[in-house]
Amino acid sequence: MPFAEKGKVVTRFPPEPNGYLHIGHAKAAIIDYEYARIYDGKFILRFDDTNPENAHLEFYDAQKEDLRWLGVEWDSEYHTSDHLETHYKLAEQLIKQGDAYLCKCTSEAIKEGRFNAKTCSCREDRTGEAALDLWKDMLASPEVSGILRLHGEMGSDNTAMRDPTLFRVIEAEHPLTGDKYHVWPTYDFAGAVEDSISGVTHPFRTKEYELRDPVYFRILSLLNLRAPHLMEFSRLSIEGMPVSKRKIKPLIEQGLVTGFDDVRLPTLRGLKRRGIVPEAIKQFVLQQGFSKVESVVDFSLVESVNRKFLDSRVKRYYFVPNPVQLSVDGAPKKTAKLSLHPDATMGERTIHTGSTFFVPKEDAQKMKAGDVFRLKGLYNVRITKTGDTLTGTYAGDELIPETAKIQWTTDDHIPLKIIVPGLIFKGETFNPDSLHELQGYAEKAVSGITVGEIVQFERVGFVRLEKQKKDLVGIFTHK
RNA sequence: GCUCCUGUAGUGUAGCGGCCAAUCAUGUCGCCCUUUCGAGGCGACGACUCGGGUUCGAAUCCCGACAGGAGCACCA
Repeated sequence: MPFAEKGKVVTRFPPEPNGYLHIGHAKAAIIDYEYARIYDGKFILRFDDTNPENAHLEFYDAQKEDLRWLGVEWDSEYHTSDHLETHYKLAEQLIKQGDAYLCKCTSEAIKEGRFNAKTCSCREDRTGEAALDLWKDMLASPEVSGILRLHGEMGSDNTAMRDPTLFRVIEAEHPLTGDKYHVWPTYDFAGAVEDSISGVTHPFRTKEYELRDPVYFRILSLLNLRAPHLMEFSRLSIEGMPVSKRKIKPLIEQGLVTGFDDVRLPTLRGLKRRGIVPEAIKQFVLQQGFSKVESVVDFSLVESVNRKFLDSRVKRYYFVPNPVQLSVDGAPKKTAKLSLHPDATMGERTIHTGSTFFVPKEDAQKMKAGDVFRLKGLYNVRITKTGDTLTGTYAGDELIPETAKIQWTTDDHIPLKIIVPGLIFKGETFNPDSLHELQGYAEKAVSGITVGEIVQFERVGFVRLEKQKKDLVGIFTHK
């Protein structure tokens, strides 16, 4: 990283407290956090709450909770709204210097002026002393309309430089400052000023702000404030998983998803419910690196990283999807002790078996009379009759190589529903077929699993268990 | 429309003038291992968008085309 000195790097993650964090935020937060760590520096969490219409109290804490879950730790935290008085002072300085003016035009007129690179009369009329008076009126009363604009370059090719707005009046109640303030800085002003005065050396932001870099540096230079080393990276998008509130909100309103923690969503809460562990998100993000290349990643990349974390630390159980009954003639009564993990020592569970079993339909359909298979971890069975139910005979305990080993349950089982999430979007439209269900029987021991735990159902996949109403249900993580 | 950014295997990345007939991961296929269709091991497959230029030498620098993304908010 350029200009980075060990011990002197300061980064920051500046979310707006207007919703739950998603994988895109995670990318930013992890990069900020990791760079601070690599360089032995500091990492600041800053809430960019400069629009009281967007900021909501619940999200300050929700976002912190999500960050902690991710394993991101910050050295200090504050709100941009804490510093409004400072922002006002700096604004006044700009006005006095003649570098900002008060514009009274309508937003349509401003838009048009900007599009056509035409200045408005406010630029001459309401600058210097005249602007200062108006600015003070504005601060004093929300009745006074107008915005503070930077004296930029209306002829610039870069439209962001065509006198960007620095402050505007928003009367809404702010979750932290209430009705104390009604003049709020825009992102351009607040972001630049905060990065500088809070000592940030390396602020990262996503590529869509690139055109605003000159605005950022212009503001700081006019204010004679230190300019940090701004850097940009591309947004992270996952195929079929929208990240924007613009797309998710309608789904919630129409009841197409259960909420921001819907298991099909790439919100941190959705991913958590689905059984994606924070370490996997972190490794996935780091693997992506932070280039400026636009990329649309397939969710399977997340899954494969996650699988490796889960495999070594998750217990194994049997779940029989679409169960078919199997009666075994001459079945010996057994007390099977089955290991909870093939190589780690996680203990075992005990199952008493009689002559009735259940096996997956998918396997049952492939069986013919005379076939021999193994009830995994138990003994062999020779099929004698197929049909709606299976009949077989006990065929010995010895392990026969090359025979199918099939998971099973006895009649002492619990019914379990597993929800299988799919891609919630196909191209630009909602995929109504994005949620499937798998019904089956789980071995009895599953009822004793802690809610929220992730297990592997052998030959089925990884599943996170949760309580919905009174029922235990599984969420399919991945194979 | 104008402006800016980006363009390496199916996907994501490393490389940023010679060490690159291009790294790693994922994927697919094959073999080994394993009482899971998981994990692990080994191997194979597969890419520098195109056209000019600079240079003894270009994936790497320059120009152009094309493609993708972004901005043109009193939202961040």
